Amino acid sequence: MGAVMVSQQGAEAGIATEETEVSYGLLPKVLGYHLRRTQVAIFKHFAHSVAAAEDITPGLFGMLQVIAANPGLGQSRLAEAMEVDRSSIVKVVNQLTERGLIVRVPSLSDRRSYCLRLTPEGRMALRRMEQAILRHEEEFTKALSAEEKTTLVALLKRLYDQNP
Amino acid sequence: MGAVMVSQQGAEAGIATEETEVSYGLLPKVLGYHLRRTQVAIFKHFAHSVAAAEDITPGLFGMLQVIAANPGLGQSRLAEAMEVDRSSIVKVVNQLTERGLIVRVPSLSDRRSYCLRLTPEGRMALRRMEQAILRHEEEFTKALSAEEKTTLVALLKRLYDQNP
DNA sequence: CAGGATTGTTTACCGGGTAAACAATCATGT
DNA sequence: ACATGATTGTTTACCCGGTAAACAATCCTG
Repeated sequence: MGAVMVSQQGAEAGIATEETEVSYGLLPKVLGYHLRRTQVAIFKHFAHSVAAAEDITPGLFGMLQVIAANPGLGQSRLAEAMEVDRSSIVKVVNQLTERGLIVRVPSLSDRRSYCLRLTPEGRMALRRMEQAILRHEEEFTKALSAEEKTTLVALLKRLYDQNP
Repeated sequence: MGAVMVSQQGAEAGIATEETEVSYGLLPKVLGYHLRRTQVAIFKHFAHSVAAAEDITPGLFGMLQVIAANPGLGQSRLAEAMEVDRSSIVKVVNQLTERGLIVRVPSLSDRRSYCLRLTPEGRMALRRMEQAILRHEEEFTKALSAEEKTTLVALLKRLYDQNP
């Protein structure tokens, strides 16, 4: 058993082409590798649980969340809060307004800028999304104890806080 | 101090538009949020330290790593090891061959498929990249003790192992 | 006022990923 | 022996999220 050769003379053009597991080299020693895999996994889980029901993405939810927490926020402020280019915000705000979740209120004190706010439907939708997302995370992290979750978050936070 | 209003009548079209910090709502309670921020941070750090010197991306390095660890691997096998579509592999393998790091050796036992292997230059380049990446990770995680790094990796691994 | 900064927007672009089709080749059942 | 079906690499067209550069309108400040 193990290392079952697939070609006749056992050497394809060298060594590999087995039926056995593929090796990942030093990848398992690389933190970035585990971060990426975790993020891919949580994204898929999100798509299967949250997105199927609420038609939202992690990014859009984030935007909604900070708009909700900062009523009247301007797009440039939102952009820097999200650490993204101003031009990226435009599409997002368009999507969200087209779906009736937020609204662009012209600023009274600055005729260049808009104040973003949730619509009543936006508030309702956001509440539903929050429930769905909390359930999704609960499910995704069900292998971890409460303490483990908090230490995980704490470790991550220390990493990105110390690397601005 | 604090909550310095920027507009004359203190109410833009509601409440916000302060000079104060923007709130992130429940985002800090969401694991996915911290994961994403960490990954953005490590990616930037990678770009500034590794990519500047070696002209590589995390994705390309991963490919090189598993090709090196599985000499003679076929593209389809590589695709499933990387959990990515076969068609995505083509561009990557093209880039890597154009740069002289790997080579497509026609399989002897299956005229449809190629066996991927590193060139001598590929091996040298990979060794340099490994050094650069290990330094980069060392630097990025310098705020964590050795134990904390291993528990972090262990927690992440448990998450994506339990969520296939 | 003039000059410079800021705001939202458009356009063009890039990177990485998918989905669908395709020709060449293999594998298998009858 | 041969038809059928699966597999391999590839191309093409697409989508998504993001950047960079330019732009008109507006603000701010000397």
